[in-house]
Order: sequence, then structure tokens, then C-alpha cells
Amino acid sequence: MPTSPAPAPAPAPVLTPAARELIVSHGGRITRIRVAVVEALLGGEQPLNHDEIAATLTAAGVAHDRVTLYRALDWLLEHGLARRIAGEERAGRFEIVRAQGHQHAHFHCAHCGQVICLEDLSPTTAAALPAGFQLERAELVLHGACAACGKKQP
Amino acid sequence: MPTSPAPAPAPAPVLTPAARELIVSHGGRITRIRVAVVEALLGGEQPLNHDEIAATLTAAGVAHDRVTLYRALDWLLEHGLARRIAGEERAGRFEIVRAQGHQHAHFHCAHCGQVICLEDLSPTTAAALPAGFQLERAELVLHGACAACGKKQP
DNA sequence: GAGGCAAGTGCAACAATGTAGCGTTTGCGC
DNA sequence: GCGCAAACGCTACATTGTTGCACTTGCCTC
Repeated sequence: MPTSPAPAPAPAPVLTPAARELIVSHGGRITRIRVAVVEALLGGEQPLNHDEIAATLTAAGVAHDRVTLYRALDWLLEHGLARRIAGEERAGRFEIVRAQGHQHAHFHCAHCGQVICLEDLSPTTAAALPAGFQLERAELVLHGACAACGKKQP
Repeated sequence: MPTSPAPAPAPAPVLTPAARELIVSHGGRITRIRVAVVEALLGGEQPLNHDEIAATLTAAGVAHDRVTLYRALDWLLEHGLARRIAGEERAGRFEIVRAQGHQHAHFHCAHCGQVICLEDLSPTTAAALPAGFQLERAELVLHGACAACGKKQP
């Protein structure tokens, strides 16, 4: 991540109680870590990897353990609050499920490593599955250069 | 590795020189490991992960080092001979590129862990990319239950 | 508000997967 | 056969994720 010289870039780390509500509505306890993780994911426009989430928590002054973070994310996945995106990179990325059942594709920029949600593009898969196969979920990841990187390296 | 009392040289692990030709045609040296890896990938119907490739080599009596295997696979990727499939699992899977430019989807069975090529299903992506984005490659992975597992656990 | 208890957290250790450095071996052009 | 770069094998290390266990805390009940 490039250092941002601006002194006050992120003053409001999502003020709504959305995070708490999400957790409670899924029968979970309200804890520091859980709330902070959900807020980080809600606040980040794009899917975040484990490291980025950890950095966000640290920036927000929320002390945390690596393992606890994994367990918080596990809980979110288990309760359908978050989704994991596999992609090319070694570490998985996580995003908040904003609408149950809605699926969208992701774009992975090979140059800057950014992963971007393509809300308009939904994996079309309907046909072509061999007989007997049951589809639960489809994941479509596009690879290439994002607009910014495409300009720099044509 | 189990000692093989049988004097006969195993049940023929791909006899064609296809592997050698593939390697030579890409300007590579013919080496034990490289040939064995390509043959393993050619012989395996489905994409194999690192562990499975290693097991295949061992079964074929080809001694090898973990690192060397990684490097052989790197070489194949670098020269477009093989493709890496990310998927859900921790370890990546590899498959031989049978036709340059041809792309197909993969099905990952959540129960048995198998990954199956869906030759008929090609990731349709054309439209919907934001302006300025350059697409290099699309990866479509479906998740669910394969025919065998679907029957066992309906 | 105090007490109790299961869920959540933190720490240490470990497993799996992948990389880097470096000395030795080997394929292949001459 | 000879020389040399490419490939190999070994050790060590980095990253990502998991397990076990003791301690802490959120939340329910009284």
C-alpha cells in the first residue's frame, strides 16, 4: 500500500450500527473484533484479504490476534455474512454479502493486485453441467489490467 | 515407496513421446522430472495438485524434490504449457494446456474435493467490463456436488 | 448489580504450501 | 569427450492457515 501523505484521510470508519445489527440478527455475540471486522469489510469498497483487514483493525486501534481474526472470519462465512474469493493470490479475500443469493464476478488486476467487484457481471452457468451434478455456487474471476494499470503499461 | 518385486516395468505410464515433444518445442531441456510431470498431467484426466503430481512421480519411480517439482511447474506455466487453477482449496491445481487460447470452466466437488474440467462451458465475459479495463483471462469455477457425491448425500 | 457459564479471545505451537540461496549434477552443443 | 548453462537437490525460511488450551468477556438469570 502506498503511503498517503494526507493527514486525515479516513475520519469516519462507518458510524452506523449496521455491523452490530448484522451480527445480532445472525445470533452472534457483539464483540470488539467481530464488529471491527464487519465494519472493515463494510467500509472497504473492494474485497479485503486477511492482512488488509488486520491493518484496518490496527488503524482503528482495535488490538487483535491473528488467530482471532481467522475465527471471526470463519464465523462470518459460516453464517453467510461474508463470502470468500479464491482468486490467483495465495491469501484469500473476503467480502460482505450485501444481498443474499446475489452473485457477482470479480476482476483481479495482475499489476496492482487489486480485486474489484463487477456487480453487473453475474456468472452465467445454467446449462452445460453434466447429468447428476448439483450446482451450489459459481465463481467467476477475470484477470487482466485495471484502468489505471492499463494506462501505465499498455 | 513400496519395493516392487515384479520384474516387469509397470503398466506403461503413457508411452508416446508427446511429453518430450511438448518440452522441446518450447525450447526446454529434456529432463527426468520435466518429462514425468508433463506425462503425469497428460495422463491425469483432471487437474492435479502438487501433491498428486508428486505421488504420480513417486509411483512411476521418479525420485524428485519438492522444490524441483515447483520449479518444473513454474517452467510449464511460464511457457504456456500448463495452466494453474486457483479454486477453493489451499493448494493450486495444474492442467496441461491442450489447445492454445481455448478456455473452459472447472467444477469443484465440495464433498470429494475432485476438480473436473467442463470443456463445454467457456466463461462468457465479453461485455460488462468497466471502461479501460483489459481482460487477459477468465476463470470460472463452479462449486457443488458431483454426480457420485450428489447421490450419496442428497 | 452480582454470579455463572458458554462463547470468544490470546498465546504458543504446528501444518501446509510455496520461495530463496547455493553447491552439485546433467543435458546438449561443440 | 569437454565445457557451460540449465536443471536439480538440499537446507532454510516466509506466508497462510489450524489446533489446543487457558484466560476473559458478553449476556442471561436472579
